[in-house]
Amino acid sequence: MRLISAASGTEALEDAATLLRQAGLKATPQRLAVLRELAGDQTHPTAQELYERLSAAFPSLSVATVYNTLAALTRVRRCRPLELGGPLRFDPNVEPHDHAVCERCGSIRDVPLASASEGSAAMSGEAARATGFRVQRVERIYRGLCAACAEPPEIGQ
Amino acid sequence: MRLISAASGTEALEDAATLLRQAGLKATPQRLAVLRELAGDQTHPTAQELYERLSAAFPSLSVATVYNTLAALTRVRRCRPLELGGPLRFDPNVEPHDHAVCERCGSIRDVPLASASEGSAAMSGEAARATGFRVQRVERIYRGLCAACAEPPEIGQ
DNA sequence: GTAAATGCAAAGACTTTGCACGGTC
DNA sequence: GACCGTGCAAAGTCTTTGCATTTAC
Repeated sequence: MRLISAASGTEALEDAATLLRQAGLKATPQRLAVLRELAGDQTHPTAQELYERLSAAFPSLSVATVYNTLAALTRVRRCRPLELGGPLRFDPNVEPHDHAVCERCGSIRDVPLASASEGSAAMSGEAARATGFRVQRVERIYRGLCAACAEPPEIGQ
Repeated sequence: MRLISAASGTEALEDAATLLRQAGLKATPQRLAVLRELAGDQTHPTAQELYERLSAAFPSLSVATVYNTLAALTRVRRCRPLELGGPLRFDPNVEPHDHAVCERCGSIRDVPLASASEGSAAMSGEAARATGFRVQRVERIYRGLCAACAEPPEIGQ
């Protein structure tokens, strides 16, 4: 099991700079900031959210740069865009996993794959044969209520 | 098995009008047109696409009305919005099923559920227990290449 | 020094909103 | 006739683009 995205602190920043350079990207302060802000973030922030969080520390930072940076990080597999409706969100976890989206509060949680069979799940043999579709990956979105929103389990109905 | 969305012709239009009224919606020509255009459409069109297709027959039709109509149809379960990235798409098939999205051409195909177990698939017991998430439904998106785009199987690498 | 990245502002795509008019029931 | 729906245009959100300036290497 790798712990890359859980790293933090000065050492992680050094790593980040190195990682960017190894990927052929220049290690600019803006990129390091976005990378640092995104790494370990469990909330799957939007570009706008990242921009707002970083504006304080980088008054000159522009939204365009955040978008550019996220696109670059996506290209080199340091994050992954999530299209769940509404604005694009970014997930620092690039390992295969699914997502649970709360219908009420909109929060998004990573959901580990349950088993090898689920992880590799292509569409049913029949469907694949009928359509000729070549599946490269499956995206699973669980829609429902998060623990907090499902809360009142005894009172009221 | 129901064949509602496959119906077409004059009789279907009568049905459509009745369906709208039964749902508490007024059967306006615009709504009937959108409903007719969407029913049986396998391409999961966007609001813009429907608008363009219908503009010829309804020069006075406005985009806002298409959006309004699709929202109304969604409310009464006559279609279902798909958020797969990019503009919202609409699926006249409201029965549970999955989608295959071609990475190259963007085409979207309905994919029948493979089995009862897959259809009801909640997240793994462990994950559910750990997160307390209450799954209401699962959305599966197969990403890959459609038959046409996967085509050249022998020539060129 | 060179190529790449930034910041700004403008444009673009998509969707929603407000309001006067018109059509359905 | 009452009310819902339509059409228009404007506004709003999200994202991309072009270009001059700055920065990393």
